[in-house]
Amino acid sequence: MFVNLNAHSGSRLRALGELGELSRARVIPSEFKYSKGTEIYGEAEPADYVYQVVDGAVRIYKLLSDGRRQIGAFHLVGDIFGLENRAVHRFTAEAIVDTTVRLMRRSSLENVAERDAFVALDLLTMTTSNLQHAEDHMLLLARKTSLERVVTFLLEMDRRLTAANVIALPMCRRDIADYLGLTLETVSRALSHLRGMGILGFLGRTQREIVLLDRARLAELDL
Amino acid sequence: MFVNLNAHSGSRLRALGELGELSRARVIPSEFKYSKGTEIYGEAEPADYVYQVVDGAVRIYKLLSDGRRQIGAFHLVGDIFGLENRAVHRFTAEAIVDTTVRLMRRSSLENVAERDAFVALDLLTMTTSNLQHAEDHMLLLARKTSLERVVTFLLEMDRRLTAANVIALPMCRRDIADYLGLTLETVSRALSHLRGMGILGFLGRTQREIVLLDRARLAELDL
DNA sequence: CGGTGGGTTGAGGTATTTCAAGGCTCGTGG
DNA sequence: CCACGAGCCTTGAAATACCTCAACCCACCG
Repeated sequence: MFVNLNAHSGSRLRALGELGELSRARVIPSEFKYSKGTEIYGEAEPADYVYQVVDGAVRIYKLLSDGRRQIGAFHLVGDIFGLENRAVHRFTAEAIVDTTVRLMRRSSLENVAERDAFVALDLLTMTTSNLQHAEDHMLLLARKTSLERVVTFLLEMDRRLTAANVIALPMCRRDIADYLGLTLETVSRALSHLRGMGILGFLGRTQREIVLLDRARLAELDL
Repeated sequence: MFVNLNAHSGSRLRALGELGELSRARVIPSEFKYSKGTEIYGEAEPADYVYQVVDGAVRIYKLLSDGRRQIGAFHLVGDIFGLENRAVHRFTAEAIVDTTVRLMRRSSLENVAERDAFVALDLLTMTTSNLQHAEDHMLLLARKTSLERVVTFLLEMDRRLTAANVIALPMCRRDIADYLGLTLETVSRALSHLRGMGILGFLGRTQREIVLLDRARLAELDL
């Protein structure tokens, strides 16, 4: 059987363990801080490092030539990102808030992976996890309505970062919109609509803390 | 460095070579035929086999509970598909036309991959290739106009199956629409529009043979 | 305190979908 | 051999979901 780091939220934390172990033998992963809004790496730049979020949050995105932006994923605490097996990055990565990452050289990882099939399979598992996310997201982008997209997004964030019943989003409405293939106004309207339905509420000065009043009804809206 | 089966169209053929070699030692890949429209495997079914298209074409798709469909990819001659590293398939696969596939047991592949890091890296390369396609497709689905989507689709098909300047599409308009997140009418209108611009023409009784009159101008429309 | 960076809400515009009709090709059966 | 229906494609007209543009609010900060 394939080594199973176990699907989603779980996998990344365990994968961290794995990466940590690898590195123990060969490299000491170093930490680095990026302040809000700064670029960690750019699309098409050489992919020399692999990163793990220690604290904060990261968005990775692609741009069309005229500036339209598509956020491919958000990386939260524990997530590993920037792992490519070609020489260059396929996305730009930016810190959404002040963020600390742990990083290790790609080449070290490659050296180990060439010798140890299980390590290579771990990399495969991580890549598959990303692939599965992308596949699910394609379905969302191609076929879901704006309300359904926002619902799916909230459930994803709930699963990945909720403390109790409050989802403390690190990203702004525009980021959410660019992740979901919508405009920020449409996202805002969908959230207001869900609030109007009594499914969620907002908290805090900023509207980024979302209270899940009725997770069951929210889940019903997710197809 | 990672073993490089070399990115897209090329990779799959070479990967075939690799798979062939693996199997020579352990299993004899057998062939199987599926007639037009029949299911090869279903979403969430156990993933016991890995397939390669010998002749014909395959679509893989997901459905929402109410029947909305999203085609994640088309697999053409030479392509390997059905490779999962979890136990179940994440898509349904169907033959678009009468199709011959070569198949091998997943378990054989796994056994080899656990012993040979290079084989595991080959699997990683194939998975990464799928991931890259999915990432590009997300951008298309999230941010491109209907015309841009159709243009990108035509260029993809041109790259993957053109003989001379004629693209002989195996799939119907509805399949294209479900791949691009549009309706079949919108796809048809976009194609008519491109014909009106003198960029392409139709051939044959059916409208599935597309003549590329001006590839350069078509490529200009792809952002 | 004024400015800036979010966020919400409204009104109007538009790209795409939906609904509907019609054409062409092919296979089948009278 | 022709008629007929099924499948697929195109095209038009109307409906609509989402976008665009604009105003406004609020919190934060120099």
